[in-house]
Amino acid sequence: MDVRIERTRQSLMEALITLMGEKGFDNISVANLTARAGCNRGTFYLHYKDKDELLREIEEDLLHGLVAQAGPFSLQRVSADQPPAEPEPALLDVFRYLAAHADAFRVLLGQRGDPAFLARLKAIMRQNVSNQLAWFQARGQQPPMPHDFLSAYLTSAHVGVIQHWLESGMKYSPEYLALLMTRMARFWASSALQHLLPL
Amino acid sequence: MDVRIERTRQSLMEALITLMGEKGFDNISVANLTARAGCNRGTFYLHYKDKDELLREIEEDLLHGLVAQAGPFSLQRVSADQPPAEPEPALLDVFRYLAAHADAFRVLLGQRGDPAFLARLKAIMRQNVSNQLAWFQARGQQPPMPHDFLSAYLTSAHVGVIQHWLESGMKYSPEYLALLMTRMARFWASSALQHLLPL
DNA sequence: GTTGCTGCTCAACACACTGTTGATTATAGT
DNA sequence: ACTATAATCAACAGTGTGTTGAGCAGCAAC
Repeated sequence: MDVRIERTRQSLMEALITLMGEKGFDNISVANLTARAGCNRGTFYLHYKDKDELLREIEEDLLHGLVAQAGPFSLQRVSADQPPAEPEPALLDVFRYLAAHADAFRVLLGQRGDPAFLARLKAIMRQNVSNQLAWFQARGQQPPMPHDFLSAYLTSAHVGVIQHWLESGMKYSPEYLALLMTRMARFWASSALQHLLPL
Repeated sequence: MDVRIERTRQSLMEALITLMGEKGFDNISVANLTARAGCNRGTFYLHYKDKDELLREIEEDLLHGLVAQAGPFSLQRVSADQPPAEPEPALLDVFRYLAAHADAFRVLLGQRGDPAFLARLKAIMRQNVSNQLAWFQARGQQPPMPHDFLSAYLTSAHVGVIQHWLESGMKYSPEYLALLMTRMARFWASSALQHLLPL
C-alpha cells in the first residue's frame, strides 16, 4: 500500500474525531475537516463519498478491533461461587482496548457522539450477556423479568460504566474496571437471579 | 395567545420528530421541515433561529413535563423488606408520561436520536439514584464500587430498560414496567449492597 | 360585522457548503 | 531515474441558509 494513502486517511480520521468533540458532527464542513487534517478539500472526495462514510469507517475499525482484541468470555469462571479477585481476561482485553482508543470512544459515546455507534456497541455486548443468561436459564435459574429486558438492563449498565469511566477522566486503571465488572457479573450470576422472583 | 402561533409551533415540532425518525436530524433541511409541517420556510425563522433551537425546545418541554408529572420518590417504600406487589407511584407517573409521549421519546432516545437528550434524561434520573444511595450509605451500607460508578451503572440500566421498552413496540403496560423497576430498585436496596464486598 | 393588529406567505438576495471536473505538481515504489 | 498515482488547486453548478420587504389572511376586540 502507498504510504500517502494511509497518512491522509489517518489524519482525516483523527481530525473528524477531534472536531466532533469540539462542535459535533453536524457542524463540521468538509472544508473544516481537511483544513484540520492538513490536506486539500478535493483530496477528501478521492477517499470518501461524504462525511458519513468517513465516520462509518472509523466506527467499523474500532468495533472490529474490539472484538479482535477480546478473547472469548468464559462463563464457568463468571459463575464460580467464590468472589473473584482476578478480572475475567476477556473483560481485561476490552478495557485495555478502550483505554488504547480512549479519545475516539469518549467522543463517539459522548454527548456529541453517534447514537448508532452506541447501539452497535451495545449489540455486541448484548451477545455476551444473552449467552450468560441462556447458560443460567438452562440450569433452571429464573430471571426476574423477560429475558430481553434483563439483557437490556445489564447491557446498558455495563456500557454506562464504560461511558462514565471515559467521561470522568479515566482515573482508574483498565484492570480495576475489569475487576469491577467481573464482580458485578458474578454477583448477578450467583445472587440476583435467585433472590428476585419472576414477575 | 394567538391560536396561529401555537398551531405553527406544534406542527413544526411534530414534523421535526417525524422527520428525525425517518432520516435523522442532520439530513433535514428547513425546507423539508416546513413542507412537512405545512407552512412557509420563512415562517420557521419567525419562531426559531435554527433547527437546533427547535430541537432544544422540544426536549425542554418533554423533560419539564416529565419532572412535573412525577411526584417525589419515597425512599422508605423502596427499602421495605417485603417484595413489593405495587409499583412505586412516582415510577408509575414516569412510565405513564413516557407512554403519553412515546413517539417523541422513541425517536430522541433511538439510533437517530440526540445523545445530549439521553444525557439530560440520565442526569435527571441519576439525581434520584444518588439520593437513594446516599440514604443507604448513611445507614452504614457499603456500596460495592465508587458511588459515582454505581449510580452510573444503575442509571444506565434504568434508561436502557426504557429504551428497550420504547423500541420493542411497548408490548407491556406502564404499570408492568413501573412494577419491574420498583422491584429492581428494592432488590438493590435490600440485597445487592450487602452481598457485594467493597472493592 | 367591521376594524386593526399581527402572524403568515412569497419572491428575492448574498453567502456558505457540496460534490465534481480537468490540468498540474509532488512523491512513493520499483 | 522512471513511472504510476496521490495530492493540489481553481472553477463549476447545485442546494441549503438566513434575512429582507411587500402584501395577504385570519384572529381578536369592539
